Amino acid sequence: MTRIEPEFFLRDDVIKIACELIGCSIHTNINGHKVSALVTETEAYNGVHDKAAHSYDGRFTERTRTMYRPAGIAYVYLCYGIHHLFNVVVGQQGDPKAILLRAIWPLSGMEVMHSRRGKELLEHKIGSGPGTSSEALGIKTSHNGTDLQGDVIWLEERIVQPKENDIIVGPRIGVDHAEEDAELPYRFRLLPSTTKQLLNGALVEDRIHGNP
DNA sequence: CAAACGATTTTCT
DNA sequence: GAAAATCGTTTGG
Repeated sequence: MTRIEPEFFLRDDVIKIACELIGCSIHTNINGHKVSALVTETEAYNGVHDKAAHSYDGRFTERTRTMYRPAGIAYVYLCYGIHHLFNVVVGQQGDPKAILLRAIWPLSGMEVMHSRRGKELLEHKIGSGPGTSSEALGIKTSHNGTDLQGDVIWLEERIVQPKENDIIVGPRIGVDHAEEDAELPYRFRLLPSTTKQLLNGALVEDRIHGNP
């Protein structure tokens, strides 16, 4: 499979990139544990003009510093004191845009994911939210700033090709405070049934049992 | 320096 | 449906 290059993330249209990431795969190699999963849900955070973004109105703090760094690195922050939320920084350096990974579908490394999550969960429950996705992948705030061209966390090009109608577009979750921007259609997702269809037959078995 | 709070998840009623 | 868990970041005095 082909790794996604920095140019992909360097573009300005964070909304488009968030949509294009659906169907790509995310890979981690952490503490000797290799894991991979399909990206099934993302949210775009559109920089300084987006009231839902940490970087709204140019806010530059110790935490948001990462969003101003070059495209193609990880922005990981702690949410509610418990959850390590993983984002990809996109756009021109200094233009603080990011995409939140909100859900994944496991492809390989099921046992590792199960042990990290503490249970033998069904496939659609392994990474059914941004916090659980990071947990399954082993991503923590210590990975903040990680270059996605390295060998710890990376993304690869689409392994399934969703049709336009396969991707459900709607408002983002948990951003009610963002006034009019709370309703923007910046959330993209595949339903579990659609995901299963796209990953059908032998391919699924291969991936779940660890073949690249 | 104190206090409030959050791009969430799980559990309990 | 309500509430707890839990802590770094942010903001205000």
